[in-house]
Amino acid sequence: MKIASYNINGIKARLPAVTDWLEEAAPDVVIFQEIKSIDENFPREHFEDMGYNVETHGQKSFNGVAILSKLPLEDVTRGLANATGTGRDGADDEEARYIEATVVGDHSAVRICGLYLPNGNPVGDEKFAYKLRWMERLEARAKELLALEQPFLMAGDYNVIPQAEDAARPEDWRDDALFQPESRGAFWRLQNLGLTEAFRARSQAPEQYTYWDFQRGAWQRNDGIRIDHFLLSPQCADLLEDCQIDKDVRAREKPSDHVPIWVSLAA
DNA sequence: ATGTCAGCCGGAGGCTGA
Repeated sequence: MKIASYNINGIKARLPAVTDWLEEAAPDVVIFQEIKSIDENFPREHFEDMGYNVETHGQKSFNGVAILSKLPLEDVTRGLANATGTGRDGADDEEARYIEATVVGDHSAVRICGLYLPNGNPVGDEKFAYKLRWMERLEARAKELLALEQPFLMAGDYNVIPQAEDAARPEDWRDDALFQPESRGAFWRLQNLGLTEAFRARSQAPEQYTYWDFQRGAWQRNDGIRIDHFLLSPQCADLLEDCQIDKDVRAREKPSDHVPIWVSLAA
């Protein structure tokens, strides 16, 4: 089972690019971030015609996530439960950043958690505190799912640069929310629960990025960062076959600032 | 190099977010 994640930065502007990539990469499942669309305006039928079941969690103008799957999607939930478990409709969950669904493969069912983590800039602002609270809520959800001892993965745009080697110019990110010790620490805490970061489990290669800013010729200078990640539960990590970044997509016409990343599971 | 892009409102281009 091939599962991809792609921050598309607006479905309206990206439909041709996304369609071309989807036809080539042919993932069984793909999670999108930043669809920047309400559910009613998402081109559901376009993707259904390509053989995908479509579940969206959108909002006007910003954010928005979706799961597309060639296999049936079960038990779809939208939003992230807060750390105290009192509900999914709190003030910290107003933005459309999280969706879950179960995909049943030939051998194993996998719970897919698609996420678009808050950017958090500027540091010191309420936005940074919101990012850290969001990561606490994600950790709480990870603990709930781990207790079930089933295959699951949490994937998407984490807006976290895990280590200095995950940035071409780490010194440029020293004061940025994506590279703060608190942001990175929260990301390590997820892994310390027992989640496996799929890309680094497969490769220690340097200069492996998933995002290049539109500004300052970042792509042309390969001034990128690795911020799109797959975290796998132990039962899911046992199924991991491969994890790769579709870097070439960034060089095409009208690209997103992110590129797809995907895992292949024996599921 | 303040050198980009997308979406919104509103009917141009300024604002927001990234």
